Amino acid sequence: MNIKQEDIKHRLAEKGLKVTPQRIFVLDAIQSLGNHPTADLIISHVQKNHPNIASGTVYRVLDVLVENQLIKRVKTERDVMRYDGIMEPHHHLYCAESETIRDYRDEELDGILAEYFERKRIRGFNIEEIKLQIKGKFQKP
Amino acid sequence: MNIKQEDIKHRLAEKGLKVTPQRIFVLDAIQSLGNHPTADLIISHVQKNHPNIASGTVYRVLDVLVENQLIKRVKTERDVMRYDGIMEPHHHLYCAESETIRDYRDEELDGILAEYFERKRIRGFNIEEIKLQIKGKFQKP
DNA sequence: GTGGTTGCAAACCCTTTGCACGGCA
DNA sequence: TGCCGTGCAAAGGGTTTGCAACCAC
Repeated sequence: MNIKQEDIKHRLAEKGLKVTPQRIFVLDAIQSLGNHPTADLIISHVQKNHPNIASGTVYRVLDVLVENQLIKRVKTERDVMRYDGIMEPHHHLYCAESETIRDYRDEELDGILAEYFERKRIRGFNIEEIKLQIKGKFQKP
Repeated sequence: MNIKQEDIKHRLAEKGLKVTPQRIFVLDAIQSLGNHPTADLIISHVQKNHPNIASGTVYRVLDVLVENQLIKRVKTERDVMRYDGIMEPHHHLYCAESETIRDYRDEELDGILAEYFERKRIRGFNIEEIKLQIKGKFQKP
């Protein structure tokens, strides 16, 4: 019926994970909330419609999802843990003042980086992922 | 007498900070420890020679030093806070397996990035610092 | 002198965990 | 039936904080 939920179920099953309501609701919350929500936000959002889901469970679900690469953990310098539902490689703009994270994507940049690291290998280190953290300030409107 | 300590005192004074023994010892510890020490490590190192310095004080000193840009905070996905005494721009190799951070510096890379962001400005965002987090694995020897 | 710093210890808060129960294979 | 997943509540552990004493300037 609900296309979004069917998709989530599919993604869980694909990883060989048991499809439980709790996992569905957490993944759904991360997608709905967007913008790198904290565990706290996710918990409130989930509990709004399902008050009987324990916060400990949400934390455990988040761990499972990260381990299975369905979401990512994001941490900034002065912040609690946040979660990111977007698995395609992308970079982050981070504004310390407002504690905000915004995504930044640009294929040209990724190309430039790939070319650079193709050329300059780092001895003794196998690169798996390259992320830019661009610190700065969002201009006030 | 001690050149290193004189230098530290100078750097504190330069920022208009009061030069207290606690601040000197903490800065000294970060430099001696290198390798992005945790607060815990810094506390032990400081307390080894000065057992009467409270851990709460170390945390407060670390905050002051970060605010005044004498050190940086570093956080990884699954880790406690770490501190970095190197203020020149540099990037980080991060190995999740061993929870290790190693510095990576290359002027050519910085040049490439500067050129790219010179060309592509990000609307509504003023860039202050660009950091690469290169995730991967250190090869076993 | 005096306002910023420190020591101490308690509080905080996010996160993890032990345990018994529940549900799906 | 067996086992993973969950709810609950308590513990954990890194970090922060209130307050009185202290000290750098």
